[in-house]
Amino acid sequence: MSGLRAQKKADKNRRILEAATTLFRKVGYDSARIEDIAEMAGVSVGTFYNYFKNKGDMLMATVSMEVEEVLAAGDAIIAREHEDVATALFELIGKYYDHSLTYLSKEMWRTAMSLSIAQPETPFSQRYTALDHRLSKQVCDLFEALQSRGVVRKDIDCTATGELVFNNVNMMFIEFVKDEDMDVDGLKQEVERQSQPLVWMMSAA
Amino acid sequence: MSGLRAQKKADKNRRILEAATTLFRKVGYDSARIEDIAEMAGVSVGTFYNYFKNKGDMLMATVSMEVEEVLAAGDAIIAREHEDVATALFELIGKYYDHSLTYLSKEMWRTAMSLSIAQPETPFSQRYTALDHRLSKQVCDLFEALQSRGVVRKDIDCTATGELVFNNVNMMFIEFVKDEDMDVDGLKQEVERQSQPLVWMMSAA
DNA sequence: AAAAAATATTGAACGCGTTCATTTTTTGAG
DNA sequence: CTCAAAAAATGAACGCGTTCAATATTTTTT
Repeated sequence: MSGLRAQKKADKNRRILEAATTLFRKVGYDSARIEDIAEMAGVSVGTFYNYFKNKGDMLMATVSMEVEEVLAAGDAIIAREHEDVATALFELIGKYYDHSLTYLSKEMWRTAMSLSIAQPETPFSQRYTALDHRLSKQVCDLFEALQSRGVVRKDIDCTATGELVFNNVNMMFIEFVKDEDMDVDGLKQEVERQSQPLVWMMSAA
Repeated sequence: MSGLRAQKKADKNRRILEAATTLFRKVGYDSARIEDIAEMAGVSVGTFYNYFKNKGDMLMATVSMEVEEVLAAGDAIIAREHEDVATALFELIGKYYDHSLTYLSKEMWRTAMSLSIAQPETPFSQRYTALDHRLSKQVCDLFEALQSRGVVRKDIDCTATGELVFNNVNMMFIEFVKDEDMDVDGLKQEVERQSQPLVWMMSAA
């Protein structure tokens, strides 16, 4: 039985992750102490650190799952045909926002963003940034798809415009998670208002 | 001599602030320990906390100074006449970026941003957010000034467009401070490229 | 000027994330 | 089965931001 060690390891990994996400959601990221997570997972504090580099690493697993799912959903949206730019873009953005609180709370998002800014050289930050870039690219891809179907004007720089729009989407998402009183609908409304002039201008005549 | 206490207080305030900014610049924000700051200022750790709510509070004084100055410079730019949208906008944005590292290092910016996201309910975050909004408003103001002078098309929503552009400016600034290798010129180039299509479209015929 | 009240200073102690020397468990060779 | 080497688990200890009860200083009262 040489797989004993590997099996135990996988089991503990799962138990720790489970305990962490449970506690993060129940008492919040900050109040969930490593000691508590370790205890709930039935291991010692030291063992926790054998399995995860640090507390923030636990978040990245969740962030990653969240963004991967939304990227897949986004690809499906891009593949479909769309009447106009507004419909297509706001469906994509709406999907991003609607999905955002599935696995993560606002507090967890804040922590993840905060960490990715504070320590840019860590693997955490680099993974976070890479996900951001893939989302940004997806908006560019949408514009390009629309352009090739004649929905977007031919003389538009889809990359420049896509990045501009996504950076606004992202910045507004930061405002959203900073404000416990703001709901997803309010967020969508704001972003639609801000993007409207650009969308109108880039639409084919 | 009833002003003795007040004078001592002002003196200590100054000494602590001086020690903190000196150390932040010399060894970085994270490595500057409260104990060191207190020692350099000739007070105890406890006294430090009598004068400042926490370590982050020391940063806000600097961030505030930085942004206030750049806002004033921005107003001066808006007051002047401009040939076209691109010149005006990129002069304003250029000013923001050029000024940004005068008092703060990239690391200090990262810490400030990180704090403002992580703990949105604190005075720190609220002051930071308020400064951001004033900057955003300034870009809107520039567009409105240009519009009233016939440089920007009459049918443009200056608020929506200004917010969109500023959020891109801000998000790119985050990327800038996250990347120690990126210089101000590179940052400006990127933002100009991203903003170009929008600027072109909003320009009066 | 002495006592009382108000205010400021202090540093030891606390909380929590993280590390690391030590101990325990698992593995595979003889 | 035995045992030495490898891998994993452990929890006490550390670093640093922050707090707070005790102490010291300044101001006000009488």
